[in-house]
Amino acid sequence: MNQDQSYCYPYPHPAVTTDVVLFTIRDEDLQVLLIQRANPPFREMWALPGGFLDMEEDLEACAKRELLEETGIEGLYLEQLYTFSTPDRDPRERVISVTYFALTRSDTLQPKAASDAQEAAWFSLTQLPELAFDHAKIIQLAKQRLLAKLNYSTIAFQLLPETFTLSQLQTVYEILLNEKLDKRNFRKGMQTRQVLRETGKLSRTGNHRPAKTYRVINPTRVEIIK
Amino acid sequence: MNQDQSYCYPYPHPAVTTDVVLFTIRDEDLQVLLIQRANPPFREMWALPGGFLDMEEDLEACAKRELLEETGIEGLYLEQLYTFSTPDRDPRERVISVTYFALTRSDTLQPKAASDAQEAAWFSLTQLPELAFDHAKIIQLAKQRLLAKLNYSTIAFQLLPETFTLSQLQTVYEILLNEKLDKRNFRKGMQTRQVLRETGKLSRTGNHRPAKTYRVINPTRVEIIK
DNA sequence: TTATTTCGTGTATTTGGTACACTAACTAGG
DNA sequence: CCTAGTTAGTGTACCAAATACACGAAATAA
Repeated sequence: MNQDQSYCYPYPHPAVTTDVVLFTIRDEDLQVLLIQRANPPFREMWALPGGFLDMEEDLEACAKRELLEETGIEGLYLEQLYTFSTPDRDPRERVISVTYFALTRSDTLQPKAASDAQEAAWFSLTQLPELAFDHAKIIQLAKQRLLAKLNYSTIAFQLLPETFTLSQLQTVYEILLNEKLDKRNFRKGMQTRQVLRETGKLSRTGNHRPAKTYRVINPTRVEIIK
Repeated sequence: MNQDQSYCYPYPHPAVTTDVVLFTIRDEDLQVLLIQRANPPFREMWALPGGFLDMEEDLEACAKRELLEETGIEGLYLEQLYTFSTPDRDPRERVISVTYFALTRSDTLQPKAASDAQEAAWFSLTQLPELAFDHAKIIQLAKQRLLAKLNYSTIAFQLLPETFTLSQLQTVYEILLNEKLDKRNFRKGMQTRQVLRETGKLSRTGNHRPAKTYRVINPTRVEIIK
């Protein structure tokens, strides 16, 4: 077969990539980070950030590295989502994609294009452009997983800064669930879960009563509640 | 590099395998199917059934094929679990393992060794032998996932024959949860879920009152309840 | 007919979720 | 400094779901 290439195996091997669905909340909307492809296939089309696995790194490291390379973003919540393997999902060769979903607070980051991304930008989930490969399907699955975890984990806190008000937190839930929630019930529910601690400081914004601010008791871990 | 091998790529590619954690309930115990490896590495050691991905099949087809080849088992519930990628998890070369977990009723099958398995056998989760690769970790994760799904899906029904009594069903739950359940509450809960239908037939075994038998309303799908 | 075994059922209590409206605290503007 | 405007913060009544708990019914075997 192809004897002038460099890495040879007795049996055929697929290529392995990671793709990352990074969510944030911006402009009162759930948004996802996309990059515009600088190279074929699907050149100039929008796609999830991601890339080929290096031989020395594991998949999670690969996902983090690609996010950093293509967008400059790091230090976020990352969780393996699903592995996609339809034989013809990449026109170049057989590619297995191990997908991750990630969350970040919207305030800290400014995506910037780099490496093989021409451009990186946030898109509202309701206004996605046409996407390369099977990436539209991957985003749908990621959203489904995020929503499924909302009510029995502390995952939503990953979308907020370190300290926040209960109203901000409620807004996050309302955006994700796409429905209004009752203020008293929401607050009572949060009390029951015992995952928040008052900071003692107040948030003074606008011409109205200031709000107490809170932080998550265990900020590093996304806990499964109940 | 290695020019006398057949499949060559401009960049290094990992090998991709599937491994399957197949659970059943036998002897009042949660058991897992293992095969004894016929070839190195870890020759003669027990391991999960699985093997390398073919280029024309997707991962789920691979998992099914390997189960069939190595154990003769088919037609069961199968769900993707997690993808393992520690760089040195296989001493031969870089191997990515996409793992699945599967459930089957204990009555229909007799595992038999075949292809590169010397032998296939059921092991109680509490008495596992030393396992090849990182397979012990994979089994632990599969069990965790199974337990997490117990209370909000119909997954447990996959461990019973087509028709069964409520006592049999309760026993399955008790084995999985490792605790006694209250009979009346268990039955009331099943009624609320509306996933069972009476067959109209009775199960007559032993010197005692016969039990009504039931079947799942939607036998093909594992439904998420609530 | 009696002993033994498993099957099948109801009620009272607790707990978690939902529906619902007003006062408190601040700012801006007159 | 008073008023209007805005968001923060709180309690109670009701309903649904989960829990604790005990005994008669239906079969077989001796």
